[in-house]
Amino acid sequence: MISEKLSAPECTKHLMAVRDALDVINGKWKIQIIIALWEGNTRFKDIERRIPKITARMLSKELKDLECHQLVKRTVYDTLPVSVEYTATPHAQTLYPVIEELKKWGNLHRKKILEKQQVPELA
Amino acid sequence: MISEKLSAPECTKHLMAVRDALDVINGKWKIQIIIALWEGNTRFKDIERRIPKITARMLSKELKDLECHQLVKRTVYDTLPVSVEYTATPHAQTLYPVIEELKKWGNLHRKKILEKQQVPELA
DNA sequence: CCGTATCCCGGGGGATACTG
DNA sequence: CAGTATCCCCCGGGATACGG
Repeated sequence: MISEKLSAPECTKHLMAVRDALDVINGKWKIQIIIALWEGNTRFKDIERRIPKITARMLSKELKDLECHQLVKRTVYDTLPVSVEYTATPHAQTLYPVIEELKKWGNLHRKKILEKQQVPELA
Repeated sequence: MISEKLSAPECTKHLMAVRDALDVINGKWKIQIIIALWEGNTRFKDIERRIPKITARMLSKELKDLECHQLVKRTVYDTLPVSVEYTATPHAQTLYPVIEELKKWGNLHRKKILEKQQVPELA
Protein backbone atom coordinates (compact mmCIF):
# COMPACT_ATOMS: atom_id res chain seq x y z
CA MET A 1 0.00 0.00 0.00
CA ILE A 2 2.70 2.45 0.96
CA SER A 3 5.45 -0.02 0.37
CA GLU A 4 7.39 2.11 -2.05
CA LYS A 5 8.98 5.29 -0.92
CA LEU A 6 7.92 8.61 -2.32
CA SER A 7 10.26 10.78 -4.27
CA ALA A 8 10.77 14.24 -2.88
CA PRO A 9 8.80 16.04 -5.64
CA GLU A 10 5.97 13.51 -5.40
CA CYS A 11 5.90 14.04 -1.70
CA THR A 12 5.75 17.80 -2.05
CA LYS A 13 2.83 17.68 -4.46
CA HIS A 14 1.06 15.22 -2.23
CA LEU A 15 1.59 17.58 0.62
CA MET A 16 0.45 20.75 -1.05
CA ALA A 17 -2.93 19.30 -1.84
CA VAL A 18 -3.32 17.99 1.68
CA ARG A 19 -2.42 21.38 3.07
CA ASP A 20 -4.91 23.06 0.74
CA ALA A 21 -7.61 20.83 2.12
CA LEU A 22 -6.63 21.33 5.73
CA ASP A 23 -6.45 25.09 5.30
CA VAL A 24 -10.13 25.03 4.49
CA ILE A 25 -11.52 22.59 7.02
CA ASN A 26 -9.05 23.15 9.79
CA GLY A 27 -9.93 25.07 12.88
CA LYS A 28 -12.27 24.52 15.72
CA TRP A 29 -15.59 25.19 13.99
CA LYS A 30 -15.57 24.70 10.20
CA ILE A 31 -16.48 21.02 10.12
CA GLN A 32 -19.00 21.36 12.88
CA ILE A 33 -20.71 24.09 10.91
CA ILE A 34 -20.78 22.10 7.70
CA ILE A 35 -22.24 19.11 9.47
CA ALA A 36 -24.76 21.38 11.17
CA LEU A 37 -25.88 22.64 7.78
CA TRP A 38 -26.74 19.07 6.80
CA GLU A 39 -29.13 18.93 9.70
CA GLY A 40 -32.04 21.07 8.68
CA ASN A 41 -33.01 24.57 9.78
CA THR A 42 -30.15 26.77 8.83
CA ARG A 43 -30.95 30.22 10.03
CA PHE A 44 -28.19 31.94 11.94
CA LYS A 45 -29.77 31.41 15.32
CA ASP A 46 -30.60 27.77 14.53
CA ILE A 47 -26.99 26.98 13.69
CA GLU A 48 -25.75 28.83 16.71
CA ARG A 49 -28.05 26.86 18.97
CA ARG A 50 -27.01 23.59 17.42
CA ILE A 51 -23.27 24.00 17.89
CA PRO A 52 -22.33 23.83 21.55
CA LYS A 53 -20.19 26.70 22.83
CA ILE A 54 -19.88 28.61 19.60
CA THR A 55 -20.26 32.37 19.83
CA ALA A 56 -22.09 34.60 17.34
CA ARG A 57 -18.79 36.27 16.57
CA MET A 58 -17.09 33.03 15.61
CA LEU A 59 -20.08 31.66 13.74
CA SER A 60 -20.31 34.84 11.70
CA LYS A 61 -16.60 34.83 10.95
CA GLU A 62 -16.48 31.17 10.01
CA LEU A 63 -19.57 31.36 7.81
CA LYS A 64 -17.91 34.17 5.88
CA ASP A 65 -14.80 32.06 5.42
CA LEU A 66 -16.85 29.13 4.20
CA GLU A 67 -18.73 31.42 1.83
CA CYS A 68 -15.42 32.62 0.38
CA HIS A 69 -14.43 29.01 -0.16
CA GLN A 70 -17.77 28.46 -1.88
CA LEU A 71 -18.91 25.91 0.61
CA VAL A 72 -21.81 27.94 1.93
CA LYS A 73 -24.47 30.06 0.28
CA ARG A 74 -26.05 32.95 2.17
CA THR A 75 -29.64 33.92 1.38
CA VAL A 76 -31.39 36.91 2.86
CA TYR A 77 -35.18 36.89 3.07
CA ASP A 78 -37.03 40.16 3.10
CA THR A 79 -39.10 39.43 6.17
CA LEU A 80 -39.47 41.57 9.24
CA PRO A 81 -37.18 41.24 11.00
CA VAL A 82 -34.94 39.89 8.27
CA SER A 83 -34.12 36.22 8.26
CA VAL A 84 -31.02 34.70 6.73
CA GLU A 85 -30.47 31.15 5.62
CA TYR A 86 -27.16 29.44 5.12
CA THR A 87 -27.03 26.37 2.94
CA ALA A 88 -24.27 23.98 2.02
CA THR A 89 -23.35 24.30 -1.65
CA PRO A 90 -22.99 21.28 -3.95
CA HIS A 91 -19.27 21.79 -3.59
CA ALA A 92 -19.62 21.28 0.15
CA GLN A 93 -21.17 17.90 -0.58
CA THR A 94 -17.88 16.81 -2.10
CA LEU A 95 -16.46 17.04 1.40
CA TYR A 96 -18.59 14.13 2.46
CA PRO A 97 -16.05 11.37 1.75
CA VAL A 98 -13.37 13.34 3.56
CA ILE A 99 -15.54 13.73 6.62
CA GLU A 100 -16.48 10.06 6.45
CA GLU A 101 -12.82 9.03 6.46
CA LEU A 102 -12.10 11.38 9.32
CA LYS A 103 -15.00 9.93 11.24
CA LYS A 104 -13.90 6.36 10.59
CA TRP A 105 -10.37 7.09 11.62
CA GLY A 106 -11.48 9.03 14.67
CA ASN A 107 -13.36 5.96 15.87
CA LEU A 108 -10.52 3.63 15.06
CA HIS A 109 -8.06 5.85 16.85
CA ARG A 110 -10.22 6.12 19.95
CA LYS A 111 -10.34 2.33 20.18
CA LYS A 112 -6.59 2.10 19.70
CA ILE A 113 -5.84 4.57 22.44
CA LEU A 114 -8.29 3.00 24.86
CA GLU A 115 -6.99 -0.53 24.36
CA LYS A 116 -3.46 0.58 25.26
CA GLN A 117 -4.81 2.37 28.29
CA GLN A 118 -5.88 -0.97 29.80
CA VAL A 119 -4.37 -2.07 33.06
CA PRO A 120 -1.27 -3.91 31.81
CA GLU A 121 -1.68 -6.84 34.19
CA LEU A 122 -1.66 -7.51 37.89
CA ALA A 123 1.81 -7.42 39.36
CA MET B 1 -26.02 10.28 -0.26
CA ILE B 2 -26.75 12.84 2.38
CA SER B 3 -30.37 13.10 1.39
CA GLU B 4 -31.76 12.33 4.79
CA LYS B 5 -31.19 14.69 7.63
CA LEU B 6 -29.21 13.68 10.65
CA SER B 7 -30.80 13.53 14.06
CA ALA B 8 -29.13 15.68 16.67
CA PRO B 9 -27.61 12.74 18.60
CA GLU B 10 -26.39 11.12 15.38
CA CYS B 11 -24.88 14.39 14.42
CA THR B 12 -23.11 14.76 17.72
CA LYS B 13 -21.59 11.28 17.55
CA HIS B 14 -20.55 11.91 13.98
CA LEU B 15 -18.95 15.10 15.13
CA MET B 16 -17.08 13.74 18.10
CA ALA B 17 -15.27 11.19 15.99
CA VAL B 18 -14.38 13.79 13.41
CA ARG B 19 -13.08 16.10 16.12
CA ASP B 20 -11.03 13.25 17.61
CA ALA B 21 -9.40 12.73 14.26
CA LEU B 22 -8.75 16.40 13.65
CA ASP B 23 -7.29 16.86 17.11
CA VAL B 24 -4.58 14.42 16.15
CA ILE B 25 -3.71 15.48 12.62
CA ASN B 26 -4.54 19.16 12.89
CA GLY B 27 -1.88 21.77 13.13
CA LYS B 28 0.74 23.02 10.79
CA TRP B 29 3.17 20.10 10.91
CA LYS B 30 1.65 16.75 11.89
CA ILE B 31 0.71 15.54 8.45
CA GLN B 32 3.87 16.81 6.89
CA ILE B 33 5.85 14.85 9.43
CA ILE B 34 3.89 11.66 8.88
CA ILE B 35 4.33 11.92 5.15
CA ALA B 36 8.01 12.66 5.65
CA LEU B 37 8.36 9.46 7.66
CA TRP B 38 7.10 7.53 4.65
CA GLU B 39 9.97 8.89 2.66
CA GLY B 40 13.03 7.11 3.96
CA ASN B 41 15.78 8.27 6.27
CA THR B 42 14.13 9.21 9.47
CA ARG B 43 16.78 10.55 11.77
CA PHE B 44 15.95 13.83 13.42
CA LYS B 45 18.15 15.90 11.19
CA ASP B 46 16.90 14.13 8.06
CA ILE B 47 13.31 14.92 8.86
CA GLU B 48 14.14 18.48 9.75
CA ARG B 49 15.91 18.95 6.43
CA ARG B 50 13.01 17.47 4.51
CA ILE B 51 10.30 19.68 5.92
CA PRO B 52 10.72 23.24 4.71
CA LYS B 53 10.69 25.91 7.41
CA ILE B 54 10.19 23.65 10.39
CA THR B 55 12.30 24.43 13.44
CA ALA B 56 13.94 21.86 15.71
CA ARG B 57 11.72 23.01 18.52
CA MET B 58 8.54 22.37 16.61
CA LEU B 59 9.75 19.10 15.15
CA SER B 60 10.67 17.87 18.58
CA LYS B 61 7.36 18.91 20.07
CA GLU B 62 5.29 17.44 17.28
CA LEU B 63 7.18 14.16 17.27
CA LYS B 64 6.42 13.80 20.97
CA ASP B 65 2.74 14.43 20.33
CA LEU B 66 2.71 11.85 17.58
CA GLU B 67 4.49 9.40 19.84
CA CYS B 68 1.81 9.91 22.50
CA HIS B 69 -0.81 9.19 19.89
CA GLN B 70 1.11 6.05 18.98
CA LEU B 71 1.71 7.16 15.45
CA VAL B 72 5.48 7.36 15.77
CA LYS B 73 8.07 5.13 17.35
CA ARG B 74 11.32 6.59 18.63
CA THR B 75 14.46 4.46 18.64
CA VAL B 76 17.76 5.54 20.12
CA TYR B 77 20.96 3.99 18.82
CA ASP B 78 23.96 3.83 21.04
CA THR B 79 26.37 5.37 18.60
CA LEU B 80 28.67 8.26 19.23
CA PRO B 81 27.24 10.79 19.03
CA VAL B 82 23.85 9.18 19.54
CA SER B 83 21.52 8.80 16.61
CA VAL B 84 17.78 8.60 16.86
CA GLU B 85 15.33 7.19 14.38
CA TYR B 86 11.66 7.92 14.13
CA THR B 87 9.40 5.50 12.31
CA ALA B 88 5.71 5.51 11.50
CA THR B 89 3.86 2.82 13.44
CA PRO B 90 1.39 0.43 11.80
CA HIS B 91 -1.31 2.56 13.34
CA ALA B 92 0.01 5.53 11.40
CA GLN B 93 -0.53 3.52 8.23
CA THR B 94 -4.26 3.52 8.93
CA LEU B 95 -4.14 7.25 8.30
CA TYR B 96 -3.36 6.63 4.67
CA PRO B 97 -6.97 6.65 3.40
CA VAL B 98 -7.65 9.85 5.32
CA ILE B 99 -4.67 11.56 3.79
CA GLU B 100 -5.66 10.26 0.36
CA GLU B 101 -9.13 11.77 0.69
CA LEU B 102 -7.68 15.03 1.89
CA LYS B 103 -5.34 15.07 -1.05
CA LYS B 104 -8.11 14.32 -3.53
CA TRP B 105 -10.33 16.99 -2.08
CA GLY B 106 -7.50 19.50 -1.94
CA ASN B 107 -6.96 19.06 -5.67
CA LEU B 108 -10.67 19.23 -6.42
CA HIS B 109 -11.03 22.35 -4.35
CA ARG B 110 -8.13 24.07 -6.00
CA LYS B 111 -9.71 23.48 -9.41
CA LYS B 112 -13.05 24.74 -8.16
CA ILE B 113 -11.59 27.95 -6.80
CA LEU B 114 -9.54 28.61 -9.92
CA GLU B 115 -12.41 28.08 -12.33
CA LYS B 116 -14.51 30.67 -10.51
CA GLN B 117 -11.60 33.07 -10.62
CA GLN B 118 -11.89 33.17 -14.42
CA VAL B 119 -12.78 36.43 -16.09
CA PRO B 120 -16.58 36.15 -16.12
CA GLU B 121 -16.97 37.45 -19.68
CA LEU B 122 -16.30 40.60 -21.63
CA ALA B 123 -18.74 43.38 -20.79
C1' DC C 1 24.04 15.01 16.47
C1' DC C 2 19.78 15.54 19.24
C1' DG C 3 17.47 18.04 21.27
C1' DT C 4 15.70 21.73 25.48
C1' DA C 5 15.03 26.51 27.64
C1' DT C 6 13.85 31.08 27.21
C1' DC C 7 11.97 35.03 25.20
C1' DC C 8 8.57 37.08 22.60
C1' DC C 9 5.08 38.28 19.14
C1' DG C 10 0.72 37.72 16.49
C1' DG C 11 -3.66 36.11 16.08
C1' DG C 12 -7.33 32.82 17.35
C1' DG C 13 -10.99 33.10 19.90
C1' DG C 14 -13.99 34.07 24.38
C1' DA C 15 -17.12 37.79 26.98
C1' DT C 16 -19.71 41.49 26.73
C1' DA C 17 -22.12 45.33 24.87
C1' DC C 18 -24.25 47.36 21.13
C1' DT C 19 -26.85 48.33 16.23
C1' DG C 20 -30.17 47.77 12.13
C1' DC D 1 -33.34 38.16 14.53
C1' DA D 2 -28.69 38.79 12.54
C1' DG D 3 -24.96 40.22 13.27
C1' DT D 4 -20.54 44.03 14.74
C1' DA D 5 -17.31 46.29 17.83
C1' DT D 6 -14.24 46.20 21.54
C1' DC D 7 -11.42 44.40 24.90
C1' DC D 8 -8.40 41.03 26.34
C1' DC D 9 -6.21 36.61 27.28
C1' DC D 10 -3.85 32.64 25.88
C1' DC D 11 -0.89 29.77 23.32
C1' DG D 12 1.07 28.33 18.79
C1' DG D 13 5.05 28.86 17.09
C1' DG D 14 9.48 31.60 15.44
C1' DA D 15 14.47 33.06 16.93
C1' DT D 16 18.13 32.35 19.55
C1' DA D 17 21.19 30.20 22.86
C1' DC D 18 22.61 26.49 25.20
C1' DG D 19 23.33 21.37 27.31
C1' DG D 20 24.26 16.09 26.78
